Amino acid sequence: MPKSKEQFEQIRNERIKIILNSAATLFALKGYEGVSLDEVTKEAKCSHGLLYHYFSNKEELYKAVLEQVVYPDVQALISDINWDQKAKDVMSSLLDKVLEVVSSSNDEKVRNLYLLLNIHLQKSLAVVKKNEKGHTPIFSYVEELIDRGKKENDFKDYDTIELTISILSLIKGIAFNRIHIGSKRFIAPHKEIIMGMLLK
Amino acid sequence: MPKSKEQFEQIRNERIKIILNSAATLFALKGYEGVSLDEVTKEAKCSHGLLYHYFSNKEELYKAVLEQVVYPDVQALISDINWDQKAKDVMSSLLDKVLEVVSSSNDEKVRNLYLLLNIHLQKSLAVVKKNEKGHTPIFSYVEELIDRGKKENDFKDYDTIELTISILSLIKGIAFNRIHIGSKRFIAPHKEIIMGMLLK
Amino acid sequence: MPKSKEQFEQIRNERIKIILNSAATLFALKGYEGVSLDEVTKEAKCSHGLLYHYFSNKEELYKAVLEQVVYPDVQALISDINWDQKAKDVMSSLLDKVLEVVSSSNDEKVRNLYLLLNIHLQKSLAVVKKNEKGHTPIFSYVEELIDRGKKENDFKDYDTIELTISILSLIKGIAFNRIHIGSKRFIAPHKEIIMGMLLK
Amino acid sequence: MPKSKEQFEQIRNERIKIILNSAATLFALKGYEGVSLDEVTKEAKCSHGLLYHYFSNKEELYKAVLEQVVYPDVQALISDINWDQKAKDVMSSLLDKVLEVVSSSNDEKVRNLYLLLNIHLQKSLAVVKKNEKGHTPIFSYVEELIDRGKKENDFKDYDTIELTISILSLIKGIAFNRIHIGSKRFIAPHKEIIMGMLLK
DNA sequence: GATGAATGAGAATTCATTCAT
DNA sequence: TATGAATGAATTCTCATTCAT
Repeated sequence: MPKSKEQFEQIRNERIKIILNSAATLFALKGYEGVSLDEVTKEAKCSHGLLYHYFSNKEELYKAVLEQVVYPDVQALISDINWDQKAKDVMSSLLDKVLEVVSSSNDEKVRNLYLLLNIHLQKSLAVVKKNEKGHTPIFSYVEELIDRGKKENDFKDYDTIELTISILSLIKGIAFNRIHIGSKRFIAPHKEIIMGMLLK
Repeated sequence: MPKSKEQFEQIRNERIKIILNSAATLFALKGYEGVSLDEVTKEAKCSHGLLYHYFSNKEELYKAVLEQVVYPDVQALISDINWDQKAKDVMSSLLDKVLEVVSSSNDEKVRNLYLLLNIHLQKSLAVVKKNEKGHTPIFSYVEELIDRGKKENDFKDYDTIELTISILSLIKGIAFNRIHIGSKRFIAPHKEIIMGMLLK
Repeated sequence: MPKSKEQFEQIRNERIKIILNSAATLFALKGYEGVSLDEVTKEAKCSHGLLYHYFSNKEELYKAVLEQVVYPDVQALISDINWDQKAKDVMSSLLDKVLEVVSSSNDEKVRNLYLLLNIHLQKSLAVVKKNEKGHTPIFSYVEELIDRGKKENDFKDYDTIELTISILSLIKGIAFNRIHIGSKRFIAPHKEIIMGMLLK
Repeated sequence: MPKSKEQFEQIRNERIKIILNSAATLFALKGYEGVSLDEVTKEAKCSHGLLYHYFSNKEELYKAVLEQVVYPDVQALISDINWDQKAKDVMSSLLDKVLEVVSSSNDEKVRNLYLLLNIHLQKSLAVVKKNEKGHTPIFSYVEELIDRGKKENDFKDYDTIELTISILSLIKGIAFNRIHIGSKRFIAPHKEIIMGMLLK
């Protein structure tokens, strides 16, 4: 009995998911250059041929990881935050979410968060820069937020980019440590430490 | 009559310095895996053979960069801070130094600072972990400092490791951005942003 | 639809055989150090990549030659000798076989015989020693045989190891000469020359 | 006070001796291809430059080892044997000498004996063949001796080359084992084992 | 006579990518 | 869709050899 179109589609999607997931984990752990596609196929238990069937090369695979795995996941993090509160409350909710992620045992989410913030790193930078206009969503989001917080007179009056880079570097560092230390021994910083950088 | 020992020593040391410097810059810019030794030799204008005459392999080169270039340079940064002040003042002086470095046009110093804080990254992690006992000097230094600051009732009462990781992640992020943006367009965060994380 | 497992297995096995065979010949002729993998790939008409697809490095290739080519072949030599005769007759049959091999134009068999007896040579020594317990089968086989021949009062009453080393050195030397002289001009010694060393 | 010509000459000769000796040991232990000139300089505690000052390349060094170290030493072994006895007695004396060497703790002499008999091996073969006419002295010596022994009706009546190769292979094998086993645990075969191959 | 820095060709090894089925 | 064999260029590493002093 031949499989139906839907069944094929489903198989296909699941395979792609597994590959993307394996790749995401390895990229987060070892960096773009540090990962060989052979490792990816081993982790995903698929052949080289299949990997290249779905992704035309290593760069495309990396971009697919960002677009299909990382961005949606982080988008979800942001999406149910009520943007219409005061900026400091939005930021507070955002940090709640982020800290919840790094404190949880959900390695995938931490990895995605890290990959998002890591975009600017090394080769990844070049890979991404080629087809991105302006900043990653998260960057603009935080930038805008901080801008508003300053106008609302809650945040310190420093240069916005300065503050954005600081906040994001900090979160990236936290995620990085969480990835390399593991959920068991890791202690996430308190929200107040981070908010302390912003609040007057 | 052979060259004198001193002559050899001098030639040797100069060449090693050039190689280490070239390697340091490239490692900071592109990461351990992203750098090929061919690039290093081109940058240092030497042959592969010479590189291997002085460093037995890529890992050893990386370690030598840390030990002979990075650590001493960062040590110098710390060394003339008066440790006998209150912790918050020591921290303040430390941040002054660090921010002075990243605000200056001295790319080497920024690079060294970044490499120091980057040790835990990816392959570097394994390379370094093999022969380090405990933490890098800078880690313990900051840890101890924060501990004292807490006892002196100036710093917030959070977990010390938590605070240390936060501070160092932040500085690393700043150095990272400085490296990739360049001194012209880069704006360093104000010291108060960082101190704000610590101070009550 | 992928190739069937059997198809892959067959392709794989054939290629591996060709590579091992090429390697075996070269190792016998020029020694472990004297052979470059480039020569092996040329002889086997395959790429470097493929060689490394099947063997993780030069050492592994050498070990595979011994385990997959040399040992089975020499085992076959021994296997149909009737062990239940008197030791001197077993030895006689063994020498018949060996001398038949070196007198034949079958270069592969001579080569395998030589490689077996050559194990202790140079780098090969280290390579092999790592994962062998005790002696190569052939050594124990001959040792035991000589021991028995002494008990049966047919062989001279010297130290067994002494006699074993002598016999094996001699056969190795013969195989060595046969390899380097070629079957046309080579004259194998008579069995009696060798038996003369043992018989009372 | 400047050194006299003789003093210079002496220094020179001693240095050359040390280098040749180091090289000889390494060649015997690891084969021509397995030895790097860097190892030789380390063993001889001299610089690359000096090695090349005395020997124009690796091949020349190898040949010099044979000509200046190996041949004279083995020649000495032979020289005080009274050639005017019956062949079997000459052979007996020769074997006495040889077995004395391999049974002694004099590693250098064993090494030289082995190198002599090893000439035909691998690359060494090519190196030596280039400028040798006919066989190495020892080969012709033994050949002639066996021929005579046959005429004197003491030795078996097999092909002379056959017997010569057998005898020399055997001695080489013994020397080889002695080198790799060391003098402590090594047991040399009795002369009778070897004579047994020849005597009627 | 002596040193060791320096070179460059070549050997070992890795890895992205292609291809026949 | 799926496999893994196969390739070749790039990368790491080794080593005989040269050279300035």
